[in-house]
Amino acid sequence: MPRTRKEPDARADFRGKAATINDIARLAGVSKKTVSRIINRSPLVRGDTREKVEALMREVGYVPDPLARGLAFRRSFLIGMIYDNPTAQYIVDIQYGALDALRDSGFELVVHPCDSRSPDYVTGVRRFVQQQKLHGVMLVPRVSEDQALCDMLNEIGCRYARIAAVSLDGPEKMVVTHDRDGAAEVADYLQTLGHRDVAMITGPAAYRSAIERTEGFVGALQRRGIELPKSRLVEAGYTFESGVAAAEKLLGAKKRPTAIFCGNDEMAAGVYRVALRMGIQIPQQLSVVGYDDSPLASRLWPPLTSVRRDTRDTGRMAAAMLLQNEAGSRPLSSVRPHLVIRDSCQPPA
Amino acid sequence: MPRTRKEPDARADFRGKAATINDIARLAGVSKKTVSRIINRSPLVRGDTREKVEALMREVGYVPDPLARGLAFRRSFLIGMIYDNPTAQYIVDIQYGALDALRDSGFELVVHPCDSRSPDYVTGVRRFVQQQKLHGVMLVPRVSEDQALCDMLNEIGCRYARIAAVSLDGPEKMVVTHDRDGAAEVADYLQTLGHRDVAMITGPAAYRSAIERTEGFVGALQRRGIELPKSRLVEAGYTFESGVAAAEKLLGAKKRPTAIFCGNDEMAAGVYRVALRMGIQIPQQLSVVGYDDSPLASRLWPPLTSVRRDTRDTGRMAAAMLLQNEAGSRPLSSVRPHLVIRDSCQPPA
DNA sequence: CTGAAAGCGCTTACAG
DNA sequence: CTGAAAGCGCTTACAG
Repeated sequence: MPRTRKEPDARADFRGKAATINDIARLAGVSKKTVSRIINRSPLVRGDTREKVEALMREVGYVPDPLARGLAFRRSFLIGMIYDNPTAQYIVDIQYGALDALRDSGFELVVHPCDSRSPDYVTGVRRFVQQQKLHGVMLVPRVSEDQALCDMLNEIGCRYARIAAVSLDGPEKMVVTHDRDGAAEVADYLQTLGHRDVAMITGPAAYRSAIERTEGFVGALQRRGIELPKSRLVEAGYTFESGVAAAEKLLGAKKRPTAIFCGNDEMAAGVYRVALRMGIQIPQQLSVVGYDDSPLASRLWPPLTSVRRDTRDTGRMAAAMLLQNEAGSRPLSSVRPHLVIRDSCQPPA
Repeated sequence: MPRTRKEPDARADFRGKAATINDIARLAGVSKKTVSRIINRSPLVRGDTREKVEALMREVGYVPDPLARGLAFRRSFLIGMIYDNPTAQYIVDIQYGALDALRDSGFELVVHPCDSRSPDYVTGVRRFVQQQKLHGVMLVPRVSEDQALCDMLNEIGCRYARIAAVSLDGPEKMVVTHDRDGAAEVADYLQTLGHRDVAMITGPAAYRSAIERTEGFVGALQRRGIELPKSRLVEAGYTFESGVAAAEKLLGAKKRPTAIFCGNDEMAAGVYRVALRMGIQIPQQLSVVGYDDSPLASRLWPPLTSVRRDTRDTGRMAAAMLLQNEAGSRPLSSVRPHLVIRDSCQPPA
């Protein structure tokens, strides 16, 4: 005859049903409320009681049921990751980082891509958050830059962590990636190599990252005495194809720049394509720098010098932020980009 | 004075608390059990009762609480996606496809990367499945090929959908990608172009996809009267670097092949790198074909001919499979690869 | 076809 | 520091 429900097995996790809070309470000879206090790390438990119960929980491999806990708490143990349309590598790196932070926390990551151009995407996110009673959400660029979305989240009382190029909110809600600094480092590097006639292919002005990278680059050049004329600044769409079009404009000019900084690696690949077609040698006749340090950067020839972002750390910080108890006065989370020098630049001819 | 709990508001979803099954039951003048039957699409409800209640649910925007439902069902409304280490684009495409299938189903997708080389990864997956009481899991290559993992899942009664190059399980548990056919199409194409001395850089023999692609290629060549000597088959690791090493071996030989088929695009990029270094022109002196049709394929120059897999469809089928009620005798889910011809091949010189 | 009671495994609110 | 009662929002098991 099988064991009855009322005779819990110490190895209950492996055969039959898993142990519940009632089993633990009975076995430990305390009330379930006391067990609950221990699960929730309440200080209102005597040291020896706590130890006895914790030992028992370990022994039987007891883990509280997130569904039951969620129902009682009116909040699940799920973290949502909301994103629009970044590159695959970026999404995956943020996910890995977030999962690093969530490991052994009892929280899980639920992914939620959306289309921020759709008029009712904010409503869609709200439904998602409310129906799942999410514990919090990670906001990845570009949705992280949408103030209307954050207003909605504040209104419904959903905590969130925004990943963005620059601080847009309270420090307890931001992971700042300082794109301005990464772009400035590129400017310094190119100036040091001796480039004076440089150009930039920027991302869409609707992206905060594009603005920051552009201003960081232009500003740092200025500080070093180089003024970038309007014609040397071409806006593109962060895609390969748009990078090709922008490169054609810049490299087809009567006098072409000696170096081009691209707002991301995809557009840098577009510059490579056009340079190849036009017989312009990289880096001998043209220096190129990207941003992202994606896998593509080392697949190109010559390997592309690019700004690396520690995307996994970024994801880790955003998730960790959502696990913290309440605000407190934590410092701003931030992650610094840095230039990875490969073979796509040299002093101008 | 705010509304009390006991006076539900028709727009309860927007102000204060959301409506519950009790609210619906009271407003509709039926028991909560009847509402429950409607939620669960039980046929044991009279048509007019059903319509009345459904109209009311729509009106107040009622959605049953997945936490409460999960607790009562002893099973959550979460689908797990378990994967080891494929490329970022592949993971993201599977996720998008899965989310297509889950949209408006009330189910959500929880991601769970793991390291299948770690000795206790199966235990880790079991903990994940049992603690979250997952409704089912999607198994992506290479974990999808691990019979020990599937045995464990069967043992604990967790439904799963395996994505693999070939059928490894009952049809209600498989999404088959027919890599053999994709590879055969490459062989036919190269033979038609006139190539006789061809080579292949294969993925690791520990991957089912690598075996299928190799056998499909070799077999189709044989059927067309071309026998591939052992020396023309080089095993590599599905990475860029391993592709470089394999290409060096093949292209450094006294007599080099006129065409190389690579088990994936990353390794094809490695062939491009070596060809460039050795001054071998693609496609004039060497034809190259990849597998995956990743974004990389069109970033390379000349654009790479490659086998496309409909990864998003694959993810969609796997998730849809998990939502289906019970087995029944469904046909095998399968997705067909096909060759995308670009500019990396031509007849041999 | 419909419903009243008990229960899923936790926490909150209250009492001591 | 500890506990008994009620409740979170659903479903199951039983009855009619």
